[in-house]
Amino acid sequence: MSNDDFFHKVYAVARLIPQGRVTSYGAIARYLGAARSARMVGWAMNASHSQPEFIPAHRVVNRNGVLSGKNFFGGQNVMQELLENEGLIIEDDQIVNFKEKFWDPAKELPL
DNA sequence: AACTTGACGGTCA
DNA sequence: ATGACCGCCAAGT
Repeated sequence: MSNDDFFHKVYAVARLIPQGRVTSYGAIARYLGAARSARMVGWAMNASHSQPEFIPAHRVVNRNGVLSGKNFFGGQNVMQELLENEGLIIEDDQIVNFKEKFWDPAKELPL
């Protein structure tokens, strides 16, 4: 799998995350076969800014439901506001009821 | 070329 | 439950 393919797939999955739901970097990495580590998914998100299409990167958090990448959204509370606009509740940079809001591509997506 | 740094995650003490 | 450690791999220095 080439590097560009990996990026493309990460973006494709990210765009499939339903509004008001979230997933984790590791979940996406697993869905893609775990060929690449979760760090690479985060790295892809970092590059999602310069992507022509909009990537809902704010719906991707770490496995604890923490907004680990909020500093990459310009302001420090932009990511939180985006999520709250979708009906999610953030408390202390962490998603409340994360377990229920979690959306696992490997589980929710067709093969 | 070598070393450090992460939008991470699983394991173990 | 908390924290240290380690594997991961591209980028930056």
